This record gives sequence, C-alpha cells and structure tokens, in this order.
Amino acid sequence: MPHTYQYPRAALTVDCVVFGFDEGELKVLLIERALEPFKGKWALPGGFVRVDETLDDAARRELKEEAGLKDVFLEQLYTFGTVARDPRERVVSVAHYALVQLAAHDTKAATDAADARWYPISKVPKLAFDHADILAAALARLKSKVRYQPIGFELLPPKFTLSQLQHLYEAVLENELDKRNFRKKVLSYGLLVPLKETQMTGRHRPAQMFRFDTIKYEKLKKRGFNFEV
Amino acid sequence: MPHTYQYPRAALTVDCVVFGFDEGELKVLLIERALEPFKGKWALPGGFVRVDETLDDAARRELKEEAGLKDVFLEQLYTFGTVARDPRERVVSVAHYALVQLAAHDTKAATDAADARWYPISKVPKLAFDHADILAAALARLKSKVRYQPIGFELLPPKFTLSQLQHLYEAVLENELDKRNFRKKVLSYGLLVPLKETQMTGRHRPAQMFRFDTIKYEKLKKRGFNFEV
DNA sequence: TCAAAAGTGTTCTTGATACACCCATGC
DNA sequence: GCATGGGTGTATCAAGAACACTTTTGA
Repeated sequence: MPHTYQYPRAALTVDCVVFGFDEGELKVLLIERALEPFKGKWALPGGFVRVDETLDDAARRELKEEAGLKDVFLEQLYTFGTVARDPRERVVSVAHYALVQLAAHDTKAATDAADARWYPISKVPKLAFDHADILAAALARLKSKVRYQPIGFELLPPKFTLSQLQHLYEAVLENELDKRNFRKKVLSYGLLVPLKETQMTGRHRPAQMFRFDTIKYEKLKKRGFNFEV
Repeated sequence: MPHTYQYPRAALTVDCVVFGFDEGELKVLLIERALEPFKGKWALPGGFVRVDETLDDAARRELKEEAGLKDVFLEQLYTFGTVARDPRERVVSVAHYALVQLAAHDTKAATDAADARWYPISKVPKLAFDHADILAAALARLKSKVRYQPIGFELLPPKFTLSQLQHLYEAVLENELDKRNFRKKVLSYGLLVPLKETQMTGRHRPAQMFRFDTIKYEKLKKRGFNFEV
C-alpha cells in the first residue's frame, strides 16, 4: 500500500494496565524492563502496534506475549501523546486497561514470566516513561466505571461470596461500605444467582456462593438498565 | 532523532466532532472533502498529527485551519484503529470532541470556509470513512458527560437564560424536562449568578439572565463536588 | 465456649417526581 | 385583551443512609 503522507511519523504503541484482585487488595501487573531506556525499571506491559492489526488486537497480543494472559476483559482507556514521553523518539501510546480473575492459584501462572510481578496498588514502585500517569488514569476509570457497570465481576472468580464482592468494591472505591445496604442493593437487581455451594474459609459460618447472571444482564442492558452500586 | 523501530508505521491523525447549539438544536460542524478518497463527501474536520506536536495541539491546529475556531473546549474521545478505516493505508485516528459557543451572529464567522457547514444532528448526511461511528461515540459521550459535569455551558453564550439552558439539556439528552424541577436543581448549587440584565425576545415577559460561576465551580470541584442534572 | 465472619429489617432522611397557575411584555 | 414564554411551591414517593443483633462454624 503506498504511503500518501511522507512526513516523519510517530511510532504507535499500546500499553496495558492489568488489574487483579487478590488477598483483599487491588493489584496491577508490571514488567521489569530488560532494555534501555529505563532498563531495570518497572513498566506497564505493552509494545508496538503492527500495521495490520487493530489496537485491541495489539493490546491482546502484548498481554499474551508478555504476561501469558488471554481472554481477559479489555477496554481502551486514553491515548497518551505528549511529545517527549519516550526519550528515543516520538511515541504515541494507546493505553488500555484489563481486568483479570486472579484466583490465588493463578497468581503464579500469570507471573511465570520472570520479569512480571503483581504489585498492590499502594506499593507500586516508580514507573518508566509516563506510566504513572497511565496507571492513575486507569485507576480513575476503574473507580468511576465500577459504580455503574458490573465490571467488578471480571476481577472475581465465577463463583464468589457477597463478602468477596463487597471487599472488592471497597478496595476499588477506597471506602468502606455498609454490609446490609450493600447486600440489599446488589441483590435487588436479581442478577446474582445463589448457588448450592458454600464457601468455608475458617472457623466461622460458611458463606453462600453466587454467580453473576451475564445472560440476564445483557437482556436488561438492552432495555437501558444500569447496574449501579 | 533516530528511528529505533523500522517496521511500517500507521499514519496518525486527529478528527474532531465539533458541537454547537443554535436555534434550539444541537449541531455538528462538517467539512466537504476536496480530495479523494470520499471527494465531495462530508467529513469531520481533522488531519495528520505532526511529529513535534501533541494530540491536543494537533486537534486545535486543525480546528483553526479548517474551521477558524480557537479557544474552544476540547477533549479527547477515543482512538479509532480498525485496519481498513482509510482505503489508502493504515491510519489510526485519535478522535476528539469540541464544544463551541455558537451565538447566532457567529454562525457565519465559524462557517466562512466555503466547505464547512453546521448540520443539525438529526440531518447529518452520510459521512466519509468511519466518521459516523466517531460522531455516534461523541454524541454518547456528550450525553453522558453533560449529566455530571457542567460542560453544557460551553455551548451557550456567557450570559444565558434558564430556558436556554433547559432547551440545551433537552436537545442533548433527547427528552423533555420539567421546568420547575430543572430550575430548582440547577439553581440549588449556587453556581448560576443572576445578572442585572434581562433578555427580551418577543412579546412576553423578559427572561432573567445568568452566568456560570466558573471560579466557584473550580473550588467546589476540588472538594469532590459534582454538577449533576 | 469463644472467636470470627455470615446473615438479616426497620427507621429516618434526602432527593426525585408530579403538577397548575400568575406574570410581564409586544402586538 | 390576548398570545407567548417566564416564573414560582407543595405534596407524594422512592431510594439511600444509619444502625445491632443472631447464626454457624472450627478450634
């Protein structure tokens, strides 16, 4: 295909903020850079967009290559285009954020790349490039979106307890929620299906497990329904 | 600056959805294309991003060059990156939306480019490229954002009446609002300052004019306040 | 029997909605 | 004097917030 525009071009990358929820904490997946610039520093997974793949495809490819992740919730976030954000040359990055189900036993699998690590949000080290800005934007987006779309379930295993769900919301929103009001609200939509199973995690009453009814939600969504917390 | 990445690169553009409000209608600024592809078709103003300017700068430059607009409200919207959206070659476009104060007498000025025209949203013709998708995304963003941020004022002159404001909201949200409840709500924040002036537009009682108190709003915003309608 | 998390209802307060008439002006 | 849009208050309803005790289990 001929190039019709011959001026110097910016390079185009995607970067991904991958969130997970584990041990009551919101975590983010970081990669230790093997090359200059910022060699040895932590950064978001990401890389160059190929000329024959969409932005979404590029983000998913990088997630698979750099973190072994696939079939995750992924959404475009914002495009970062200040002129000097990469010291080498002009690089414009289309940032995405992803939500993954980080059950305890998966932690290792997703981290099998020796250079990848899950960091609690509160303990993220200094990041390369403008990745701290990207992370901040992703956190803000997650915090606002979780309130009116049921994306929180993307961070939990398919079967979960109401307490797990509440702790997730508390971690994301960074404030405490009233247990009774929370349960009343999330159950009121009829989108949480109680399962026969219970979860026993210690010397206390076992917890009822639920799953999120995606099919019912999709139907409601078409009629303009909003899942608000 | 040396290129460290030698594979073929996508071209990078910005496109702008420019909204105006006039005669009780929400309008969008379109440009008639002078060149192939889509010669003679209507399209969003936009163009290539230079290697030494930010995305925001590029969008503002294009708005000035193509539509004579400057100092407008501008915000990044979404980045469109499907592979074949431009028939010539791979072009990734960072879409923005802008809000301009389109007072009746300005209509001509902003439209002095012979190839530019304001279209009511309901009468937009078929658009070039994937610009219909971009417009749809911008409308959705405007509709949702206008409900929790006071961006509606960007579409009105600095002095306006409550009826004008209500009609604007009705046009954007595409539904009717109760006059008394609307006034109660928007006045309750104390962000609309009544002016000494009134507006007389016909044989009926003159309307009180207001201005939006930007300074007070900025202060409230820092304390976590939200302007909801 | 004790510790620890699960589970459960009611009251109060606040904000949203619904609704109808008088006012000031130009023609 | 009449047509036109500007301007105002109250009553009802629904949703959110505040709040404390009982249940089930493992140790």
